Formats: sequence, C-alpha cells, structure tokens
Amino acid sequence: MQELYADIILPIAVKGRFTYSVPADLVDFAKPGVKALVQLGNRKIYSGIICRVHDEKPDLENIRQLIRITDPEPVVNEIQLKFWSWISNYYMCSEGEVMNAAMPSAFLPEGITSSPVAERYRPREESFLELAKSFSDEELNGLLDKLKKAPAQAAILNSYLFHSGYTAGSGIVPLRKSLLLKESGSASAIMSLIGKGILATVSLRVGRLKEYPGEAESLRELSSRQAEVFQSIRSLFEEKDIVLLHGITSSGKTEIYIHLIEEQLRRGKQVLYMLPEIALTAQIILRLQKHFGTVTGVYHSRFTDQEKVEIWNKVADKDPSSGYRLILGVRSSVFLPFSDLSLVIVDEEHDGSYKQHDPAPRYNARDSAVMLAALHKAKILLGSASPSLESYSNAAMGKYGLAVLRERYGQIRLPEIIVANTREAYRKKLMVSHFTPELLSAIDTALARDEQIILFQNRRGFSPYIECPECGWIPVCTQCAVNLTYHKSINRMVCHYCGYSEEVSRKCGSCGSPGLATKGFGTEKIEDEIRILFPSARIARMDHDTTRSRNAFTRIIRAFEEHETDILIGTQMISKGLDFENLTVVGILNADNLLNYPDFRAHERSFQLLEQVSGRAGRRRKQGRVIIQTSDPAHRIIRLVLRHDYEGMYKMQAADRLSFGYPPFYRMIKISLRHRDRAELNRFADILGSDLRKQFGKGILGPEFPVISKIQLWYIKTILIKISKDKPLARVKEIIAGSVERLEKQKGTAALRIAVDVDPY
DNA sequence: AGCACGCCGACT
DNA sequence: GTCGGCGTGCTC
Repeated sequence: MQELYADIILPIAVKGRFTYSVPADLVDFAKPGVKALVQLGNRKIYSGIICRVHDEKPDLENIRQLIRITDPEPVVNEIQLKFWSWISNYYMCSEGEVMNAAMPSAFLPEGITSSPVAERYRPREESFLELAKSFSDEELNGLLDKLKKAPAQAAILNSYLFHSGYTAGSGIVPLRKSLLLKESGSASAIMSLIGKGILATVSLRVGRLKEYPGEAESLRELSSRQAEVFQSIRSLFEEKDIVLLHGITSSGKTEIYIHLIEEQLRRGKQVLYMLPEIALTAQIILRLQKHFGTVTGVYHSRFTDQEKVEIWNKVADKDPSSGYRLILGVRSSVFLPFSDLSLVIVDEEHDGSYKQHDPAPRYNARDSAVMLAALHKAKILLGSASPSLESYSNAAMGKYGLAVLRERYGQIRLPEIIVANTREAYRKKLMVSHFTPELLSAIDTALARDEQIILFQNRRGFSPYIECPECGWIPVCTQCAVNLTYHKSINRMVCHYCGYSEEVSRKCGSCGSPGLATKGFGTEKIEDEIRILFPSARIARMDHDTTRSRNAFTRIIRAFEEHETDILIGTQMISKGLDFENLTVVGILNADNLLNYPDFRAHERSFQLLEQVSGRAGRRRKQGRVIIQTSDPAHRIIRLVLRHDYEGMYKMQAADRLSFGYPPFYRMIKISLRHRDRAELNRFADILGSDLRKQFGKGILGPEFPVISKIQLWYIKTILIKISKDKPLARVKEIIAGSVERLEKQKGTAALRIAVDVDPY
C-alpha cells in the first residue's frame, strides 16, 4: 500500500510545515483539521494540526511517524486551513503564528513536555439537587408533615417543588443548588435532606456564556431612504461580492445591517458582524440581541479563555437550536470556525484597530474578512461614516459596489460645529486653563438644560511631560526613548510604552533646581479642572486607566446612559459608535495634536475622528453642538469637517497619496529591526537597506529611527518599502523574504529581531 | 519555539 | 583542566 504523509502545523514561529508519515493504524483518522502528537527534535513532543494528507514522500533522511491522533474529529475546518494559509502568505508569517492567534489558548495544541502552560479547557460543572426518587403526592405530604420540626428543611423542599414544577407533573428536574441555597438558606438543612434520602446531588455541565433571555423583537420598519439603500445593497450584491456602505453618522446604518442579517438568518446561514473594539459592543450587542435572541454570540478579548472555547464550539455547532448563527466580534472573530457563512459586515471599516501590530500575524481583519468571505462564497459589506481611502478608492474604481446614505435618520439634525481658536483666546487672555470661552459656555448651557457633555482629549494621564523651567530637563523612561507622563491620581510618572513608573521628581535631575513644571495636558488634568470649574456636575473619565477591569467599560457607559454622569471625559475610546440620547455637546480639547501627528494618514484619521466624535452630538429633536479647539482654524481638514465634506477630503488626500506614492495607490511593507545595541542595529539596518535598495531602488525609505526610537531597551529602526500596485505582489514578497533571510544568515544577527508588517496601519 | 552543539572566559 | 556563558543552526 502507498505510504501516506501528513503536513502538520506546529504552534511555533517556524516558516513552513513539517511532514510526518502516517502509521497504518492511523490512516483512517489522519485528515485535515485533526490534532496530532508528533516529536520534533530530540525530546520535544508537540501537538499540532494536520493540514494536508498526501502521498508525496519528502526528500529527507528520516521522516518520523505521527505518534497519536488526540481528537478524532477535526477541530478546524478546511476553509479555516485555507484561510490560515492565505494569512500566513499575505502577511509573511508562519502558519503556526496564525494558529496561535486563531485559537483560544486553552484549545491550542500544546507541547506536552513543556512546563505548565495555559490552563486546558474544562467544561464547568455545578452542583444540582433533585428528588432522590419519585414521590407520590401523599408521600410528599407525609414528608412535609414530618419536617414540621425542621422548618429549614421544609422550606428547601417546598422551594424545590415550587421551582421544579414537580407537583404539576414535570417529573424529576435538577435545580441549581445555589438557587435553593440563596432562597432558603442553610447548607446543613440540604445535607440533612440528602441524608434522609429525599434529595440527591448531581453534578451537571453548565455553559459559561450568558444567554439573552428576552424574546426576539420584531424588525423596525426602514425609513424610505433606508429602504432604498437596503435595496440598492441587495442589487449591488447581485453583481459584486463586496459593497461599501458610506452612511453618515446617525443615518441608521445599523438598522440596514439588521435587515440584511435577518434575511440571511432566515435562509439558515451564518453571519459575522465585526466591530472595531469592545467599547462599542455593549450597546450594539444589546440592540442585535433584541432582534436575534439566543442565536447571537459575542466574541472579544475580554472573555476568559474558557469562555472563548465555548463560543468557538457554538460557532462550529451546526444545530440552530444550540449553535450560534450570528457572531458579533472584534478583530480575532475572523478566525472562528464558521461553516455556513453567507454575509460578513465590517462596521467602522476605516478603524485602525482592525489591524494587529504585534505580535505576528500582523493582519488586518477587514482585509482578511474579504478573503474569508470569498472562501465561503459569502457577501461582504464594509460600513463607515468616513470610509478609509483604501476602501473608497476600491469603490471608485468599481472593484467594490458603493451605497450611500446621506441623510440622518428621523428628525436628527447635523450638529452645529464651532471652531474655537485657542491661539487667539490665549492672546486675548480669554482662556480658562485649557478651555476656550466657546467651550465653557456650551458646557454651561448644556448643564443648565440638564443635558450631557463629552470631552475628548487624545492623551491619558495628567500631563504628557514634566520640565525644569531653568534648564529644560525632562524626565524620561529608563528603558524607552519616551518622556514620562505624570499621573496625578497615583502620583507617579509613567512610561506609556513599557509601563515603567517612578516617583515624581522633586527637583531637576540635571541642574537640581526645584519647582518642575507640568507641561501639556491629558484626560486626568481635564477631569481635575472640570471638577473645579463645574463643582456641581457629575463627572466621569473613560480611558485606558479607568477601564482596566473587565466590566469597567460597561459600567461607565451605563452610568452615562442613565444620566448618572453629566460630563464624560475620555480618549479615542469614547469616539466609537456610542449613542446617547441626551448628549448635546462634544468638545475636542486639542485638535492640533491629531492634525500634526507625524504619519501620512494623520489628516485622514483626524477627519474620521472629528466626524465620528461629532456624530455623537445631538439626537432626536435636539441639535447638538461640537466645539473644536485648535490653534489653526483655517486648517484644510478643519474646513472640510465644517462642511462634512467627505468627498472633498477624499479628493484632497488621494491627490497627496498619489503624488507621494502612498496607499491606496502604492503598497507598503514595513520592516522593523530591533537590537539592544544601537551600533549593531545601525549596521544591520544599513545592510538590509542597501540590499533592498538594490532590488527596489527608490521605493525604499530609511532605515531610520521611528518617533519612538527605543522601547524596553530595544533600539528600533524601520525600513519602509513602497511598491507600485502593478508589480506582482508575490514576487515582491519573495524578494523581501530573501533579503531578510540573507541578513539573518550573517554573524551576530541572533540578537537582532526582524518584523515584517504588510500593509501597516 | 526549544534544544544541542560549539566556541570562549573563570573557577573547583 | 572542566563548567557554563551565549550565539548559531536545525528540527519532518
């Protein structure tokens, strides 16, 4: 008989697959997607996933045999395997790295000889109580009679009978022990009942996932404009697999999504609805769960690993009464084991958090979802109020269908945008700390009307740095090339890149003079000042520091929704998709640091952010107000935001990108090199730079130090490769991989870390 | 990733 | 003399 071989993906960062021979007794079980134990090297035993079974003998001396197949059923389906392989090719990483990102770690194949690794998945078990045997009504009355002297026991028995519906003829039903305990108290009474042979304990498997208890709410009717767009999306889908929905904020995109989802679920298909971050999910989850009930699953990084495994299983479960048909998830949800996907929706498609920066796979979940949809022969809808230039240009070129929703839903009016000139206000001495008169009066008015306010400042902490007024000395991180941010609440200076913190310096570290000054401002300082300026207002802050715990997000958002807070101060995370009934004023404290950010996407991002933040203001009949504080009111981006002129922004940016050779017209690949030794880093970076220059000529930028040139004692240099879109991408990547490999072969490169980032964001 | 092998300095 | 430091290369 022909010898069979299995290619295995191992959970390690090594390129390529390893091929093992399949022993005769495992031939029936070796199929793609199953977990198998193999030996790699002299002592290490790994569990990996079989991705291909074939009869091509590899050209190697010794080929080991598979040791064992641990799960006879595939844990990963064939579409997933194809998807992993695509990601690893496109984003230039190993399939093992993709596997690591794709599977919850409690589920991941593990090296069994390695020391304690992530906890394995275990179903949760809970104690239940049930009647020890069937009792007739008379027997039960007798029992209750006897228990007259033991009221605690009687109470428990009664509450069991009540909740189980036993007397109504339901038969013996197990009930949670915790429920009976909570209701009638005593654990010892329960023990007595068990001792008397009346109750018995059973241990049952329970799910960790919350189910939405309510019943499905019926669909809301679409407005005529929404219905038009809904129809236009459907007809675009007849010709194109990808459609971009450009719908301004509050135009009711979600309602259209709901109708599209509904249609697919009715056909018995699966739908993936992606959103950028969890801050967003709380409100949308609730809304979608109201429509779709228990078939709806949620996936994001704040679930425990054990919960993630249960979600994974429910996505794989094809039974519509127990499995998930609709998944609301963040970036990593593209990796769930869909089997019957017919529609993917990527909401806020322009959002940068779809891109994973570190570690590999450095994938963009929006672009990967396009591939995922193609593999499933599914349709994909990208939605945004201000689409990425990438997607919009694809639509402009006819690659994607384009649907546009220009009106806000109902009677909601676009907010009034006020640009407050900070430079002038400083000159005229009208600034009150960091607030212009325009912003202060808007806050005042809103508070007087019992309306709510959001203040946006893109920096956390109290002040971004501290400076000696005498000599200009600034405390910096010991491990990174970064100023330390002063955090007043913990009274320490913190590095935002590595987390290092130290006590606040009392005097200058260079000239010794006392009285260091705090410079610039972050959310903490704004909170402080607002408390002084508006002492009776109820204030909350939402940023990285206040949302560490699992439920902090939800708590802060709920408090604001229920109007337990008047003013919410926050970073980026408050800009995303949250809807608040009573919010009428949005203040952007400093648009300058958005506009002047050193990145070719800074202007696009500023526009998106300003549009998005503005979209939060004004619901229903109240017109909202947005106050943008800037020292440069004539800035072209500010002028475009004033007119909500997305097309204008697109044209202007597209022209810039085209002439400077940036995406979406050119492709970008970023290589970053890290080394503990600055000189060595320079040396190797130059070698790689000139090697690449030989192949790509002018398309190479750098090597140069990025804005943050050292993180955690590692010096960083980056090389940017800009490639014309008509060059064959596969060939380009081969050349890059070749250059990197050649460099890695050189002496001394073991201490050099190289990361390739395709389509950096 | 992890492990063996090999080449250099500092110890019973 | 050997022990062990890390840098290098290989694993089906």
